[in-house]
Amino acid sequence: MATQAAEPRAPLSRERVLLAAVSLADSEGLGAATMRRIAEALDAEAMSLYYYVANKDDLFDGIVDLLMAEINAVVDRDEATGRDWKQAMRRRILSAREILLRHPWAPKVLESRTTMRPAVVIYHDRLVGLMRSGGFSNDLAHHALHALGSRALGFSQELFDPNGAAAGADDRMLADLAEQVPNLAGMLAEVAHDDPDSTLGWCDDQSEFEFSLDLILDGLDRLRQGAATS
Amino acid sequence: MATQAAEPRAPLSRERVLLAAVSLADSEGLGAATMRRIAEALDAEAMSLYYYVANKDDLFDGIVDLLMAEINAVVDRDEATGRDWKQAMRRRILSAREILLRHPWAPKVLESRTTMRPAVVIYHDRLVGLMRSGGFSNDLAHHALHALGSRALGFSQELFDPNGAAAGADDRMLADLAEQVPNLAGMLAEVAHDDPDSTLGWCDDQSEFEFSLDLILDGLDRLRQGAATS
DNA sequence: ACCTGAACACCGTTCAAGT
DNA sequence: ACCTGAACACCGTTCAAGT
Repeated sequence: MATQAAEPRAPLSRERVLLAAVSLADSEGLGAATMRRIAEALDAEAMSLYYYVANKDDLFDGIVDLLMAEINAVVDRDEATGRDWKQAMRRRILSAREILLRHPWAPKVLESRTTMRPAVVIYHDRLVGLMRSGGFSNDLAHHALHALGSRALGFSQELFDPNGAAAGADDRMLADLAEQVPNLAGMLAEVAHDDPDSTLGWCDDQSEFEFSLDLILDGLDRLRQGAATS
Repeated sequence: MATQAAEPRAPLSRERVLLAAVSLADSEGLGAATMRRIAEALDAEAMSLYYYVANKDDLFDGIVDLLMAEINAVVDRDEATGRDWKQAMRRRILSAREILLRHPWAPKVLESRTTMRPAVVIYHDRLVGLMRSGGFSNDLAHHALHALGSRALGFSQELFDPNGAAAGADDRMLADLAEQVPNLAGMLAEVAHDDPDSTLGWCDDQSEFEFSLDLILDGLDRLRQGAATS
């Protein structure tokens, strides 16, 4: 009775550390995923994490691996079909996007990686395989990866957010702005951007994402056909 | 002789603070632009900066304003011409890119802004104006902004860097990777990506950027014509 | 092998105080 | 009006020490 049995706690592991970080980022944003907060969620001390991750960069690498494993699993399942390259590519990219939409921090983390994550390489390798089987030259497949950029993984950085533009602006400011940017003001008035739930935090609605993706895929298809003809 | 005249120092100002921050980011990277380091460069204390910027976010806002003012100045000069929308748009975007290439930190800072910077809005307004004068409907111009995304400002986030892939990898690792990603390995072997100076730090070479930009502009042009016909 | 306490060098930021 | 010293709450990370 003098020695009280300590609460037994599940032992740490690299996976538990990574999952705790993901969980924190999901619920409170990427900024909440600090070593100290992650450790706290695991009922441990910050220094303990360093037994499982080399440093913060390694932690984010691990998170990317987790994310990409999920995406690649979907792609592999799709692999069976893959006759029409354009439809298959579209399907894969939109599947990847669905997963990203559940993790708003994903684009920022993916972009922050300077090292080459094997799972990311594998994802793109499968895209190239799909294009090659669809009649792409290696050269065009290479151009295609560049043209898609981050869109290949299901997101695109938007610098312009008509939905968020009005946030915190009163009528006077909006009127002033309309004078200074008549083209945009007219455009937005006509387009009536009434799709309020853009889940990635940018004005990057599903339909706009698909419009842009199709524009690129169609352009690539034309180039592919042109090369085959000539 | 007892009281030694203190070295007179140029008084601070918001502009001097912003310029010092830009200078630090240019030379030592964005991470070097801390309040303490900026103040040090100005021969002042970190707390003095708060007289000219509300906080770090406000500082980055100011930097974006500086950058965009430079870009908009170029665009305004171009405004005189602007007959063929496609050529004018291409020229503007590549001009913006030239300026961004001198500031490797610019994409990250631009993406980090959540608030709407007027100068960024104005830049896009002029793009819309150009498209409208070129026969775009408001709806297509709106799609176009989404399709271009960050490319409208002259950069695109690349998640895939064939040049950097080999960094820190020995032959054994590369051989293993080639087995796991045969499509990519074959593609890269054929394309022979021997353009070593990608200035933005991604595999985002000028020619690849232009290829993607033209792919999108051509696609938009076709849609514009299609709409005009129907 | 696994975890931690104490400590270090950094952050951004506040606030009362100096000139 | 302009600038600063001292202090606070937070980082990531190291290292020697505990079990």
